[in-house]
Amino acid sequence: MAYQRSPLMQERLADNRQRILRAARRLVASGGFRAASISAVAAEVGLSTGAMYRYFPSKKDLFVEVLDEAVTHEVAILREIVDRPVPAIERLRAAVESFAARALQGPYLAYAFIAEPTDPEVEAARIVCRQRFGEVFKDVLRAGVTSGEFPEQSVEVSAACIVGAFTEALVRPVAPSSKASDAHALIDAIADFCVRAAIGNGRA
Amino acid sequence: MAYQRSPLMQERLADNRQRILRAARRLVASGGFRAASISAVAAEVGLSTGAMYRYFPSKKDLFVEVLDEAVTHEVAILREIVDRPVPAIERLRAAVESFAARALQGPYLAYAFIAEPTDPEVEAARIVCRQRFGEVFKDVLRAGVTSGEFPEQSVEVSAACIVGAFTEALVRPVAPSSKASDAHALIDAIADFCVRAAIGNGRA
DNA sequence: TCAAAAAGTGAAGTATGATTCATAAAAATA
DNA sequence: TATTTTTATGAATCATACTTCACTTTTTGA
Repeated sequence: MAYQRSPLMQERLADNRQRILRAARRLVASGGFRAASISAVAAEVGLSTGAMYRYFPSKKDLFVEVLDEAVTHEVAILREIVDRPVPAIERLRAAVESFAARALQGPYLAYAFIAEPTDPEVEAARIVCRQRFGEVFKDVLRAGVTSGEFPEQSVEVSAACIVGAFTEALVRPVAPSSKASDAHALIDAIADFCVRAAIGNGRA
Repeated sequence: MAYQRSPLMQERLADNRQRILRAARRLVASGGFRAASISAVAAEVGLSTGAMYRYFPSKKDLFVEVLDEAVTHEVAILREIVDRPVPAIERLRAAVESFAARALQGPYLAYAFIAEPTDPEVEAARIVCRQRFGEVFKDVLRAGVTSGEFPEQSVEVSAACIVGAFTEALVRPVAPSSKASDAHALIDAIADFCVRAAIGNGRA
C-alpha cells in the first residue's frame, strides 16, 4: 500500500537537511570551499557520503543553497540598518561596521561568497549575491546623494568599491597583524575609510 | 664526451621558458587558474605536457613565477608613479587609474594574484604580492598624511581597502554593464572613490 | 655520417574528490 | 511480527588534472 513518511521522520529529515547546510557553511567559513568537500560535510554531520545525495542532488546545489541562505541572512541585517530613519552617513557607517564585525568571525565565509571561484553554477549564484549586497549599499549612497550629505558620484561603482574595500581589508589584511584585541580598531578604520569615500571633501 | 648546449639551443630553451610563462599568464588572465592547466599551457605553447617538466619542476613553481613576474612588473609601474614629485593626491589618483586601466584588459589576472585561492605554496606567494601592492599605496598615503593633504588614518587599513576597492570594482562590477566605451568612466569613478576615501572632508 | 646526450612525446600512473550503486538497516503498514 | 518501502552505508566508479616514464626525435661533437 501507499506508505507515507511519519511526521517524526519528516522532521528528522528536515533536521538533517538543516544540519547539512549548517555544517557546509561552517566548513566554508573556516577554510573556504576547499575545506568543504562532500565527505568532510558528511563527516561533520555524521552521515555517509551517499546519504548526502538524498538531500541535495549535487555538490553544486548544496553550495548554491548555502550561499543563498548566508546572503539572505546578511542582507536582511544590512537592510534593517539601511532603512533606519537617521542620516545616510550614520546608516552607511553602521552597515559597514555590522558586516565587518560578523565577517571577522569567519573571514572565509565573507570571502567565499564574495570572491572564491568554484563551478560556473555556484559562480552564477555568487554574482547574484554580490548584486544583492551592492543594492543595499547603493540605496544608502543614493539616499545620501539625494539628501546632499554625499557629493555626486557613481553610486554603482562606489557600492562595488565599498564591498571590495571591506572584503579585502577583512579577508586578508595586507598586514595580517590583527589579533582579536584590535578587531575593533580594524572595524573602525574600515568604516572610516568607507565613510570618507562616500563623503569626500564635501564637493569632490 | 662532455656535450654542451650550443648558444642557439640555449636561446631556444630560454625562449620556450619565456613562452611558457607568457602563455600561463595569458590563460590566467583570461580565465583564472582554473583555465590554466598544465595541458592547456602546453597546448598554447605547442609543447607536450611532459616537456613542461623540463622547464618547471611542478605546476606550483610555474605559477609562483608567473605571479612574481606579473607583480614585479606591476609594482614597478606603480612605484614609478608613486615616486613622482607631485602632490600625493595626484600620485594616488594616477596610481589607481594606471592599475585599473591595465587590470581592465585582463580582469582575471588582477583577480588571480589578488584573490583566487590555489595551493598553499602559490598562496604564500600571493600573500607576498598583496603586501607588495599594499606597500606602494601605503607609501603614498603616508606621504599625504605627512604633508597634510590627507587626514590621520590607518594607512595600513586604507591601503588594503584601496586595493580591495578597485579589485572588486574592476574584476566583477556589481552591475556588469561596462562596455569598452565606458571603461574610462569606470576608471574615473574608481579613482574618484579612492581619492575621496583618502582625503575625507579635510578632517574626517 | 655516426654515436652519445639532450629534448620532446604522449600514454600510463597517481591523486583527489564527486557520484553511483548494491546492499543493509530502519520505519511504516497490516 | 512479516512485508514493503524508505533511508543509510561505504566501497566502487568516474572525472579531472598533475606527474612520470619508456620511447622517439633532435642536437652535438668527432
